[in-house]
Amino acid sequence: MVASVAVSRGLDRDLQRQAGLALAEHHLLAIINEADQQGIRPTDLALASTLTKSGLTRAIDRLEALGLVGRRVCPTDGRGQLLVLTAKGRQKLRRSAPDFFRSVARHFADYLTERETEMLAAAFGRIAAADRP
Amino acid sequence: MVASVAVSRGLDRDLQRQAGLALAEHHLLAIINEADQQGIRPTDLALASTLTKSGLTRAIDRLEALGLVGRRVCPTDGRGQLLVLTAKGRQKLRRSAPDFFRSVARHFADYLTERETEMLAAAFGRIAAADRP
DNA sequence: TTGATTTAGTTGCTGGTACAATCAACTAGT
DNA sequence: ACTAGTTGATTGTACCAGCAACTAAATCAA
Repeated sequence: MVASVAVSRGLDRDLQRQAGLALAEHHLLAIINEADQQGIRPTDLALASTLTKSGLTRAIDRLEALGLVGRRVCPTDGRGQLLVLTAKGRQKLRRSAPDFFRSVARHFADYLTERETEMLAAAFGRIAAADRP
Repeated sequence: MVASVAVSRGLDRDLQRQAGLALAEHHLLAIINEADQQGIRPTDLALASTLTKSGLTRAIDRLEALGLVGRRVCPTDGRGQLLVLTAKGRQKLRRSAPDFFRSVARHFADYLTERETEMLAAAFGRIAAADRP
């Protein structure tokens, strides 16, 4: 707990300073970016991220106000939406990537051997896949 | 990030239901309990926990209001305090332990092999020891 | 078709946390 | 002993997140 909170806070502070984004917000951009070209549904994004649907709504409101994310109506479901990155959002992500990778290295990855990194990825991947409400 | 948030939330919900405490609060009780008999200084507790000094002040206020923690004046430093568990606090911790261990197993430990558990403890211990502001 | 149920997303509210400023007490240098 | 600077803890403020209740759209049954 102590380690994971320390890492989160370290990344959050660096990111806030370097890109003006919270870690959770940057994470949302990254997930949307890796999703299908046509966009991702909010419910799916909530599941893939660390936020609930409620928290996601406000976070997307903020990112939309910043011009980084767009909401499109979903063609196959009138209730739904498709979230996409704007050009500005993609640029923001691309520009912040080098600093972010350095930050991850400094706060986290540099402390791990290659063997540990692999094991951790496997173990935490298992947990993330299983333990969701 | 996703895994660690999922685990924290799982523990938090279980603990809230079973003991009426937040995970961070339970964690504070545990740290105080393991500290020196005479008590622990708030600044040290903040460092050993996941809270800042500011957050700690309010958390201790709550735990004190619940009668689980006591504040003693520090004999060697008039500014300082010594935080101790009350009898009720020790009882609360003892009573909630079995449920809490089950919860940790269910949300976290059961997903790990013994080898992974050891590696993780070593790696995260290293991070927690190093990456503190 | 129509009524009942489920699902997608939003909103009112509350509570917890951090940051920065503040107050009080300790320490050091003259 | 007195002042300057530091450190321990608290408080004002703002923000973010979750829960539960809500609206609207889709799905299902008869």
